[in-house]
This record gives sequence, C-alpha cells and structure tokens, in this order.
Amino acid sequence: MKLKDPDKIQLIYNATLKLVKESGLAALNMAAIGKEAKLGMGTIYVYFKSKEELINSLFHSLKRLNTQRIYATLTPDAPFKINMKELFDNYIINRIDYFEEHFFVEQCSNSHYLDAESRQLDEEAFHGVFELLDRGKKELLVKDMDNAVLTAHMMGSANEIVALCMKQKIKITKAFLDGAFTLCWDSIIR
Amino acid sequence: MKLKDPDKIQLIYNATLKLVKESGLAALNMAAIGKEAKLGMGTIYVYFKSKEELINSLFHSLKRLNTQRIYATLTPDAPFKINMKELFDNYIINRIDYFEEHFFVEQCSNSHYLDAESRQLDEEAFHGVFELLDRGKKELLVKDMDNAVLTAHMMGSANEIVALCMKQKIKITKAFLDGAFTLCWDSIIR
DNA sequence: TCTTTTACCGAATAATTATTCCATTATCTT
DNA sequence: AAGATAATGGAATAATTATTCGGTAAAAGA
Repeated sequence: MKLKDPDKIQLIYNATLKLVKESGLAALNMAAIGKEAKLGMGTIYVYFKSKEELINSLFHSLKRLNTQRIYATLTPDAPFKINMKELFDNYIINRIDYFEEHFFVEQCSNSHYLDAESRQLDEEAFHGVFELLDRGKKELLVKDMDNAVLTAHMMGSANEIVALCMKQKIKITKAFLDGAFTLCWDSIIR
Repeated sequence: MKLKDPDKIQLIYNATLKLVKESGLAALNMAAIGKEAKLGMGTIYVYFKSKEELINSLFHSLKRLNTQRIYATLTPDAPFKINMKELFDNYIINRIDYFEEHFFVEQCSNSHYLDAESRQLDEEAFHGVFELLDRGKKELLVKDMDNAVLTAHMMGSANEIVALCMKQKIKITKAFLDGAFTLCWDSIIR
C-alpha cells in the first residue's frame, strides 16, 4: 500500500499561510489551497477532515512552535535587563521572520473557525513574561503594576512596531531594535 | 411614492457590527444581517448594491467618525503633557466605547473586501499625533526618535491594553487610565 | 512479480450564501 | 380618495465553495 507523504501537510500549511497573508482568512478556500500547494482538492481531504480541521490544526501547530521559539534562548542567570532585552529581541525578530504565521494566528483568533480548545492556547505564552516581570519587581527595577497590563503594553508596542516595519519595509538593524527596546524599558522601570 | 427610511442604513450598520463582533467578518452573511436588523434580505439591497459595497460604506463611515472623535476635545494652548494625556485618554475611551466599530475596522483592514480607496484612509488619522510629538521634541521633552515609531509604540500599547480590558471585563477607572498613561509617558520622554 | 491497499486527482454533488424577482404594502402627489 | 411610485419581505435563483466519489496510479508487503 501507499503511505501518506509526510511533506504534504507542510505543503498544505504553507499554501494556506500564503493565501491568508495575501487576501485574508475570509477569502480562503479549498480550491485555492489545492492550486497553491499543487495538489488535487481531494488530496487535502486525505490529510484533513474539513477546512475547519485544517485551520485549527495549523493554528495549534503554530502556537506550539511559537512559544518554543521565544523562550528558547534566554541566558540563564543573566541580569534582569539582559533577559528582558533578549526576550524583546526574540519576540520582535520572531514576529518578523514568521510574519505570515503570526498574521494567520491573528486572523483566526477572531474568526468562527477556532474550536474551544484552540481558544485556550493563548494563556500559556505569557507565563514566561510574567515570571520575568516578577523577578524585576523583586529587584525593585519594575513598576508595581499588574503583570497583565505591563505585558499588554510591551507586546502591543512590539506588535505595532513590527507592523510598521512590514508596511514600510524597514530593515531591522541592531540600532532599531535598541531604540524600540529603550521605549519599552523606560516605560516599565520605576 | 414611498421614500427610503433614513434609519434603515444605521439599522443595517448596527446589525453588521454586532454580527462581526460576535463571529468575525469571515462568518458575516446577508441573511444574518437581515435577521439581526429585522429586515428582509431584499431591503438591504435597496440601500446597498452588494455585500462588498455595504462593508466598504460602513468602513468609510466609521473611519470618518473616528478621526473626528479623537481630536475633537484637545485643549488649545495647554502644556504638552496635558495635551498628550487628553489625546491618550480620548483614544482609549474611544476604543472602548466604540469597541465593535474598531473591531470591524480591524477585521476589514486585512480582508479582501476593501477597495483601493478604503485602503488609503489610515494615513490621515496619525497627522494630529505627529504634530503633537513634533511640539514635544521642540520643547525637549520627547526622545529624538522617528514619529512613526513613537506613535506605533503608544498606539500599540493602547490597543493591547484596551483588548485586555475587554477580555477581562476590567472597568476603566481614572487610576487605571493614569497608570496606562504613565507607561507611555515614561517611554517617550527623554 | 503480483496483490492489495491507499494516496491522488479533479469532476460531480451538496451545501451555503449572495443576489434577484415579484407580489404586497406604504406613502407621497394631485 | 385614487393613482403612482418605490420600499419591503422573503421565496426563488444564481453563484460560490466545501465535500464526496470513483477511477487511476503508486508503493508496500507477500
């Protein structure tokens, strides 16, 4: 018998990401995915039960990957500000390098496609940031404010700055990253 | 002869906003709009040529309204920080009071529905912020950084903080607004 | 090599949803 | 009040798009 091709799923994922990036989730359709991935429509249904399952499956996969990537490279035992900068740089670079993926996740987050399980995946991504902020507070570096508010402030800033970079095709230099970080740092320290 | 009811357009707009808020733009359909607005499907087509025209028309209308609302109440001749705080508070309160509207605009911005004209409307909204920031630089209060970056930082923060409030149903108090503003203020001053 | 199983394709079908059509109703004009 | 015109509702139709199906080809196992 013939086995499933392990590459096909990634092919379908990539086609989906590209199409959503180009025209938004609302315009996504199975025929287009097939064409973009150079597969017959029926083939997609070998790997996914339905369009909804495909979307949820891709969403899950991206969420998992993303959480890994951001926290992977924090230097253990480094001073607070160093860790903060590492996290910030990781986050920004990650958002840019995997722009398509993040765009897809964002579009899904406010759609009717996501199932209950998918909707819960957000929480855990903040865990690492919250821990780091707690440490900053203990060291009397960080303002005594709600972690959720501090995090929202920094991530909101980072996201919008990435959006700006993509729109204006700004090349991310070290100087640019340092500038963006300074804004966030100055805001959270007391 | 019978005249068009001037209230119907608003009825259709409101139904559209509610539905998009609930299930996202991708799930929006004409039958649902009719039902929500308590109008026949045919009636919608008396007021709008197509679904696409309805969406673009609502988008335009919201963009216009919004730009007005934010800049309406700045105190003339007030010190820089006062104006900044007014603008910030206006922006946040506006995002919350008109959450449905902003959500709709955001969903549209990355969809295939918007026509070329609609896609240009964003620029002018920043004008007022840029001017204010230039003044802050002249007064040696604001960091010498690109206005677009400074604006992205503050708006990104504000947007994400609003999202947090909506998600966790946080009631906006004066203290909360002051806290959120402090974050932004501390980040942009030199 | 032969058999068997399943991937693969894309046309056919089903399901959904946008748009039109027309009978009815409301209200403006004279 | 009668006629004229256009709004209204929702069933009928058209268009789009998800899903299934049946034939074909590939490759695993015997």
